[in-house]
Amino acid sequence: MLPVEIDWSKRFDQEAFSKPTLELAKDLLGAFLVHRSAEGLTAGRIVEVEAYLGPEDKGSHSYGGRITPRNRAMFGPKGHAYIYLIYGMYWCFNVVSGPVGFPQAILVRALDPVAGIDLMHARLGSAHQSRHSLCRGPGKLCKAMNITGELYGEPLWGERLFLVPGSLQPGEQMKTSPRINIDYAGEFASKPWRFYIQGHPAVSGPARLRQ
DNA sequence: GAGTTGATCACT
DNA sequence: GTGATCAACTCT
Repeated sequence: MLPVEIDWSKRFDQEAFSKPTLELAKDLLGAFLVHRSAEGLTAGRIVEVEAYLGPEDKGSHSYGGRITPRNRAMFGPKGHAYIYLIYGMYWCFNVVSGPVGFPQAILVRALDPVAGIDLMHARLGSAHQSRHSLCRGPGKLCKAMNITGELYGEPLWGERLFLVPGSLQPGEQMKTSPRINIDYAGEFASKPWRFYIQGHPAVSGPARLRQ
């Protein structure tokens, strides 16, 4: 059913998160995010991410270099989970990047579900969601994967939450665009720091932002 | 275009 | 400490 096999033995170790953030973001495209929860295992192939580049970036929660209870994970070591609640309802999952004290992160915006699909359906509460819509959008993928604040700061090379390398398949192409929903970020709103697999049915946003 | 609520910030 | 404003979203 899947176009690729996941080699579970080759997960990202902490060293694999050492690249510059924009490079790491491209590495994450095509990789697999896996969560082993008490209810069961869910996993998805990453098809859309956004990079947030630290104190200079007006779109970033670390803008201005302020450390708060919410964003402190961004200032910590690379390869940990930065998870926050948005609009009082939705969790969003990020991979912390950059050295300690350089608060950068990569928001995972969409996955192509590859394991635990029945569990995802159950968590979303509707039997009528198509597979590609289950993890389309940062809030939905956290709900489908049961990623919450409970995993805040979790290292991403452990047993609960981890990443497995994966690359683009023949015929797939990476595209960039401005990031979504950061209109307040001034000149940074137009930086091309969103990366996605062109035309993939699990990518979020309006049609023009998926092609 | 509206809903919905924790986090943040500008004030005491 | 208190109240006002905001928000890296989702569904209609």
